[in-house]
Amino acid sequence: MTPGWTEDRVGALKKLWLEGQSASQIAKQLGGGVTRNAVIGKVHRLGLSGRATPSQPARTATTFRPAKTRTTPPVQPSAPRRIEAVAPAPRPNLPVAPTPERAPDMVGTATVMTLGAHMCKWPIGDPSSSEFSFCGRRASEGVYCVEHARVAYQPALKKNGSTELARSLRRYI
DNA sequence: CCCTGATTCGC
DNA sequence: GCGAATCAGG
Repeated sequence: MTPGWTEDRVGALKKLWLEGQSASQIAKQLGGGVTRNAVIGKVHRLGLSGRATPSQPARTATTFRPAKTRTTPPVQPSAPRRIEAVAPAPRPNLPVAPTPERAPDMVGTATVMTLGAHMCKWPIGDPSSSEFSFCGRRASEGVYCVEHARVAYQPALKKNGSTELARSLRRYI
């Protein structure tokens, strides 16, 4: 059954829409097999489209941000995600997530913009994150600094190298 | 991938 | 007029 757009349904639609509800939410509330596309289509036909550009940040009201008092800085580097190979490393698919680690130097300072030719290109952090950077220390072995070169250019593992690898890698995770 | 609204177009 | 499919963006 498709009630179509009866007056009260349209009324509810207007109300909810102007209330700041998203199309999908409205569709859900109206029920009756109405999809968000239907809602949006109707909204446009009704001429009440705009209202700002809600999108994601809209969990409820869109126009005004309650300006939540943030007491929690974006710290917590988050769980180290695995890093896809960014630089040519003889040993690919290393489940290594190079994290800042306690380093003497300023590791992870170089960004894609500032990364120079002779700077270590060992990726630091999540490549999809804005926090992403590179080691940046002086590159000696290939494109990596001494330290990271050791990890990148891992000598072929022996039979039971598995444990050994995990061992040597642990400190980089 | 999740979500958002906007547009198109056959019905 | 309707809305699924598609597009464009976060």
